[in-house]
Amino acid sequence: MSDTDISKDRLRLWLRLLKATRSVESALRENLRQEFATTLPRFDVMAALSQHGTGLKMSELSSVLKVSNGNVTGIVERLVEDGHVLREKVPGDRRASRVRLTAEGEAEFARQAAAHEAWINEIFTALAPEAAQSMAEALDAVARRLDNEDKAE
Amino acid sequence: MSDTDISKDRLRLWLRLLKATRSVESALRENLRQEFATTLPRFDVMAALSQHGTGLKMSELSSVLKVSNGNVTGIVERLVEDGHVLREKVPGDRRASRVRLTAEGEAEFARQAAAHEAWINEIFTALAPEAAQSMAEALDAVARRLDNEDKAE
DNA sequence: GCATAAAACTTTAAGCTTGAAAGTTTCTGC
DNA sequence: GCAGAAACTTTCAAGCTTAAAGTTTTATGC
Repeated sequence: MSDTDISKDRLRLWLRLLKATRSVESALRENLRQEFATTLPRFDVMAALSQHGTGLKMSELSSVLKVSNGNVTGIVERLVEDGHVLREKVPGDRRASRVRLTAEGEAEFARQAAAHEAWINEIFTALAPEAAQSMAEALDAVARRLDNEDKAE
Repeated sequence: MSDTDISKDRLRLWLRLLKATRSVESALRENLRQEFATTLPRFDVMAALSQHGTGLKMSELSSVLKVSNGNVTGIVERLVEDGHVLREKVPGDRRASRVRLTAEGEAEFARQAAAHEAWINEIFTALAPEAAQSMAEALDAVARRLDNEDKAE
């Protein structure tokens, strides 16, 4: 097989990967909207906070989620309005604020996370364990390559 | 392995899939911005038009790209401003319009597509052909499942 | 023919996303 | 101490995205 053929194959794989991911994301978005009147970005923020019970600074949040600072500002703002999240002052640093789930936010996220896991389980039913295994490794290799590039630059 | 373990595994796989895809997309966005002063949605529209030399109606475009009608309106609008794309009247139907690449748009897209393929080739270098093969099948299974759901609903 | 439905498309409101610029506050070197 | 750099965050402009509502044109039923 020639080099250009391999290149075309990789391109085709990427297009498939993109299509599948977008389909899944789009299904999740719709489910979150219909059943919990929320969005994927909000869910992502709450998931990150749920994994860090003591809260996260805005900068940590944007670093964990790999999105821009300004982006997090807006999403947290809306979550505060909803009462799912609160901002605390960081003692000794008046620049920073720490964000964490409210009790109500935790309860709500628990319900969302359970439903989310069930949706994923349903969508990926067709996936054989071996396929999942080799896929996970391949994906990690790709992600690692890109992460290293970021550091190098 | 218990059912809940399998469910957790699927969830983990999905999170990896999502992370890898976002990393790749983000790299592509940045490259497109830096080297061609364009965006991924614009590139996607031009790619679709490039594959359909005779042009596509707005509705066909949004169907091919799986995005909303209103979305396509805006992107095409900006591509027209850039001179990459033009709208033609469809004879016999005054509601519809057909969109296709200008000569200048074709030339520009050719350059972008070549660079795009090279970026993907670079990013997916680490992927062994067998892994790519089983991954492609798994992804198709997932996408097919979601597409069928859409039809059924 | 004519009312009504359907199709093609645009507009709108709300939210997400980014990079760049700007506002505070804290740290560092001297 | 204090000037300047660095850190933390928000604001801004531009663009992407969706669902819902609105406009115009075409098709359908009777």
